[in-house]
Amino acid sequence: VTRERPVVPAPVERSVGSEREQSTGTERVIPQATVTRLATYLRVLGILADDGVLIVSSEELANAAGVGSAKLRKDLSFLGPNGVRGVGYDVMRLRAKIESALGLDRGHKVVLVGVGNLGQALARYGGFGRRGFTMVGLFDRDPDRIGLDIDGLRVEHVDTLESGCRELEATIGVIATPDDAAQAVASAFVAGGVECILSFSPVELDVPDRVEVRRVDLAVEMQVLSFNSSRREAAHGGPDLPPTPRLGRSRGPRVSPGGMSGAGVAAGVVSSPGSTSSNTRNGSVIAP
Amino acid sequence: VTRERPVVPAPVERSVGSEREQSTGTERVIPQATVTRLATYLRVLGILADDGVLIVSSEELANAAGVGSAKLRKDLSFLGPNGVRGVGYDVMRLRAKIESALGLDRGHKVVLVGVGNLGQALARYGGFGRRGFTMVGLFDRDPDRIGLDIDGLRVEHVDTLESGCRELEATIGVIATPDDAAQAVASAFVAGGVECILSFSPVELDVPDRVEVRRVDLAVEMQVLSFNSSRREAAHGGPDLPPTPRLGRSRGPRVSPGGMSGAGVAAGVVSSPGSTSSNTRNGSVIAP
DNA sequence: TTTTGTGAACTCATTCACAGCT
DNA sequence: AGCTGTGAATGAGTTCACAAAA
Repeated sequence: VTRERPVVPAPVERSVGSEREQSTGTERVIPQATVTRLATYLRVLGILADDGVLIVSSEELANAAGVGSAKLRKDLSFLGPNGVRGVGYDVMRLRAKIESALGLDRGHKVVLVGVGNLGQALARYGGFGRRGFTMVGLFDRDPDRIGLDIDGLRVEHVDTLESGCRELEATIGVIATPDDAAQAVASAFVAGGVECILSFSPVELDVPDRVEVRRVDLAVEMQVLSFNSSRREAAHGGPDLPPTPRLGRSRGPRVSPGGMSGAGVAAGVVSSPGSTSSNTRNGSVIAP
Repeated sequence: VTRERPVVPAPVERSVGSEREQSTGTERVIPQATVTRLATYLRVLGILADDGVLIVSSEELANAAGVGSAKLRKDLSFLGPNGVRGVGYDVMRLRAKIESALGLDRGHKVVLVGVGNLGQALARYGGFGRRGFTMVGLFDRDPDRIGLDIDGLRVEHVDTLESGCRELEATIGVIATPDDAAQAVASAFVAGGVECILSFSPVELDVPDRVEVRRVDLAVEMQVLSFNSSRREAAHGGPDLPPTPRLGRSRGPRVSPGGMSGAGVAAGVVSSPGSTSSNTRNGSVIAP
């Protein structure tokens, strides 16, 4: 891990195919699974940067993110050439590139509906600002909550949601309401021009095809956990599981020596030691 | 959708292969992706049962859950024979079978650490009880919160976490603390015998391989959303995307004709219309 | 020599289409 | 007639192993 020595040769951006591709920052197609992990890499890179780390190898970065180094390199390769062979990746440059690929440089504006416990937790969550998101509006149905001030934002009535979204130019809507309100809120979002929705309600939302919904369902998470625990237990007296001497996953040196400051934001990586072979990592969250 | 007529012939449980397999309820291997969706089916079945629905076809159930009917049937097939050909699935029976396969019938005991906004939202979340989980312990570091009573549980000091886990026989631990406490809490869980951890902190936890960690990271969710929104936008004026006449994904008839009262459940379907091919469904929730 | 970037092999997951039961 | 269960085909995602670059 190299530190505090300024400049590094930039990777040669010799474009590969036809030249019309440079119009958008994003060149190749980038699989969904990769996108999810890019967000994780970004978080780790942030920590490294805070620590003053300038260069990092795929092995180090991969360990810190909890994935294999080959997978990491493959993931990054979708963004074009990033590193310098024999050296590693420039932390700052890589960070910027991922942010750009993820579209985080366009300052997304977020509107949240439902200011209960969960909603407040989200509203106060500091991680947003640092990640290119700005919370611009809070809404609720309960009269007792209207007018509340949370981190400098006033809670508005949900009846004004549609017009509010339009005026605020929101690009992302978050649903943290009780289940029975979720569909109505989603519809209002759509009517207000929001095309990306993050929902914490388990109900399946009915929206036009152009709108993307990501669902985060706590019960599902717990149930998956439950299943894996059952299976592991069933397997432990089982037939032929290998001696399982596989050493702990922290093979390389632990990354951040001092710091580990900053806020979090991470992905849905998981490791279930499957009954048989290696650990199955499972990207993503909230899905149908 | 058949209602209110009691009995239905039970599917013939003619076991297929060798007979030693009936020891555990779970016969085949069940892919991760399927496990995640089983949890979703379970939720929908619960709603149907509440409505008094007795029999449901794969097509109906699939629409209500937002997946294709073929996928649903394949998923269920991993649990053995469930339905009756020419008829459909017995709602109660199927529900019981999924619960058993997921290990929800063993009454998991959940311990939660970090009683801030998020933690309280989780602690009060009613969904747990109905799903075979019981919240048995709450812990925090902040002296002001120790002794608080939340839904009949007293908040204890986190120093007593390890022994608490052991006494309470917790099987699932939830981390809803600030990031800097996450690793210590995870270690205490492990020391206390907990082998399944659900973490809302983005930090990569260092735990033994036998322990399963699922992480739910808000920022990652938002970033994925951001990416997809960017790409969709980039594609709409794009070079040579095919005429995209591909018909909407709801090929079958819309679900709820008359009934389907009670709670929501809609057929929406998540997914982003990828620039190129089909819709990428992405399992899980608050997930990875 | 070190470390990236990537084709090629492989494993996991989804979709198709139809045989098999009721 | 109708609907489930599943092999076989396709596609997505991961791992391997090595050539190319610094």
